[in-house]
Amino acid sequence: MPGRKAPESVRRDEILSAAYRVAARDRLGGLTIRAVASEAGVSAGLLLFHFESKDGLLVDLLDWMLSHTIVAGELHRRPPAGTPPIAWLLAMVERDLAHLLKQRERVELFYDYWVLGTRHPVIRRLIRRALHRYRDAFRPAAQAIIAEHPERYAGLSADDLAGVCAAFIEGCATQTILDPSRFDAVRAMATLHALVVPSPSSSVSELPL
Amino acid sequence: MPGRKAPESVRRDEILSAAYRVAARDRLGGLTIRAVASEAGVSAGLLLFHFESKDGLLVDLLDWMLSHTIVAGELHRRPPAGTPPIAWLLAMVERDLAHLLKQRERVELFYDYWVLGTRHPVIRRLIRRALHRYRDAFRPAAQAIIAEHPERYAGLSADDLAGVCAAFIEGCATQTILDPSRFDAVRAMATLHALVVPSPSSSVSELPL
DNA sequence: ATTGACATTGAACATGCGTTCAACGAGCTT
DNA sequence: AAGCTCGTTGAACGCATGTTCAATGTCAAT
Repeated sequence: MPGRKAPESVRRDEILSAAYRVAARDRLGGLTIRAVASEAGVSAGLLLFHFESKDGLLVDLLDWMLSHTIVAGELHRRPPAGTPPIAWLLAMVERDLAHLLKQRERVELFYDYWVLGTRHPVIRRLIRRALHRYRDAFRPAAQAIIAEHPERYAGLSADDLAGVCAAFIEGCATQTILDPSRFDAVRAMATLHALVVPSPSSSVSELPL
Repeated sequence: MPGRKAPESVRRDEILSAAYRVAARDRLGGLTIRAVASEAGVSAGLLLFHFESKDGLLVDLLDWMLSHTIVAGELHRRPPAGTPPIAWLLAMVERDLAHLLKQRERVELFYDYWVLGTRHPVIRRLIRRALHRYRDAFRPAAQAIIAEHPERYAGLSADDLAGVCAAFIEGCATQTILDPSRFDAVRAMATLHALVVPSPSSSVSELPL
C-alpha cells in the first residue's frame, strides 16, 4: 500500500539502524537488501529508492557506525595529574582493550569492513580514517613520554609510539575474537606492563595478578 | 571430451594450486568454482567430483596454504650463542614482521579466511591452529626471558609473552596492509626496541621518573 | 574384443542476489 | 475537486552462483 509516510531523513535512519541490526546479527555476508528491508519493515524497492545501490548502503552504514557509538566515541582522556606518562599511556591501552573486547559484534563487523576495504576504495578510506583517529588518541600520552626521555626515543615520533599501541590492541583483538579460550587479554596487559616498565623500581609499584 | 587423464591425487593438486592462484589474485570473494575450474583448465563439474562442495574446496585450500610455503614454514630459529634473551625475542619479532610484510597477498588471504572462520567452525579451527603454531614459535625465547628475570615476570608465562609478540606482529600487519603510507613497520620495530630495552646497556638500574 | 570402472564434460536446474519499473496512493497545492 | 509530487509497493528481470546428472570417452582387466 503505497503512500507517503516518513520524510526522507527519517526513513534513511530507520533503514540504517535496521541494517546495523542485521549486520550485527548476520555480518556483512548476511546483509542483503531484502534482509534489511524486511528488518526495517519496508520493501526492497524502497531501500534502493533511498540508497542508490547496495554499495551506497554499505558505505552509508559504515559511516553511520563510525559516528554512532563507535570506537572513536570516547577517546578524550585526560591525564590524571601527576601520573607518569608511561603509566598514562598504558592505562589508555588497558582501557581501550577492555572496552574493545566487550563489543565483539561490533569489532567483528569492523573486521568485515576492513577486509572489504582491501578491495573497495571508498570503504578503505573510511576505515583508514577511523584507524587514524583511533591511533591519534594515543598521541598526547606518547608525546609526553618522548618529551620525558628524548634520548631513549631518539629518532622516533609520537606517531610511532601511538602506532605501536594501536597495533598491540588490534593484535589482541584479532586473537581474542578468534580464540577467547586461549588468549587472555588481562594477562597480555600484565605482560605489557612487565615488558615496558623496566624493573621493580621505587615509585611505580604494581601487583601482577 | 571425457576420459581418464590424471589420477585423483594429481588432479586434486592441480586444482588446489589453481585455486590458490585465483585466490591470490581475486581473493576469496572472487574464488568461484567456475573461476577455479577455468584456471585449472577443467570443467566445473570435475571440480565438484574431486571436492564434494565449495565448502570442501575452501577448507582444503586453506589446509593446502598452511602446509605449502606458509607463515609457519620456517619458524625454527636458534639462539645465537651469548645473545641476551630479550634481544633474541626482538630479533625474531623483527624477522617475522619483515617476512610477513613481503607477502601481502598471502596475508590478505589469511585475513579473508580469518573473517570466514568467524562463522565457519572448521575453518576457525584451522586458523586457530595456525595462529597457535605461530605464537608457539616465540615460546622458547619468551621462556628464556622469564627465566632470566623471574621476579619481573612473576605470575606470567611464556605463553603470555609469546601472545604479546604475536599480537604486536598481527596488529602491525593490520595497519600496514590497510595503509602502507602511514604505518612504517621499521619505525614500529624501533619503537618497540626503545620501549622494551630499558636504557643504554645498564643491567637493572633505571629510574623511570 | 568386451566389459566395467571411472574421470570428464556440457548442459541444465534451483536459488538468491542486485536492480528496474509500471502502478498506486497519500499528502500538498491550486 | 482536481492535479501534481513523490514515497511506496510488488512483481519481474538478468545474472552469477553452487550443484546435479545423463552422456561420453578412456583406461585397465578380462
